[in-house]
Amino acid sequence: MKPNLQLHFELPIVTADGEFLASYSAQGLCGLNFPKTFNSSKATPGGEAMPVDVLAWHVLATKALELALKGRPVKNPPPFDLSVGTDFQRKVWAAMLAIAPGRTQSYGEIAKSIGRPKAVRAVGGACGANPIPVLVPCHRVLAANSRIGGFSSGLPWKRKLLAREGVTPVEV
DNA sequence: GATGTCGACGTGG
DNA sequence: CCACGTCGACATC
Repeated sequence: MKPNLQLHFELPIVTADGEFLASYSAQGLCGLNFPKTFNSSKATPGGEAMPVDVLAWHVLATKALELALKGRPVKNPPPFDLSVGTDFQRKVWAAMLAIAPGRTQSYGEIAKSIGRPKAVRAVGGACGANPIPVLVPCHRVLAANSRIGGFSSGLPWKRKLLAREGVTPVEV
């Protein structure tokens, strides 16, 4: 039998920028993948036990993502499931969520704001480990002095997202 | 002022 | 053990 519902679903979100893949757990949205970095056959086949909650979250996530891609503030985001990840990482992500659209912060400032001023490099690692890019604005984190720095999911995305928020980082 | 090197922090391979 | 989406300090020209 199945003692527990495997509460994990993956649904595509089609946007003007391509097809994203959203992952949901029992707690909410727990992952987001950029277009073409995943196998579309991975999406959860329809039917079966798709909880209503997930569908509702998906609607919210879709709207949230569309707003975020336009560089506008997100109004009604779905709940995020950030239970994955360590305390340190969650602090970093929380700090990033506090960055307003059109604003940026450096890895150093994030590090300072979570009480680990010297753990700058670790912050970089946490950013890279961010399961929900775009919605958790890891792209608004730049290197010191507004340099663009790096981006695991692809530098072009970082530039594009920032450009739509009216931010022009200094190229390295 | 312009460079170059080094140590510090957390996580994962 | 090493490498990273880094920073700031210091040393040396």
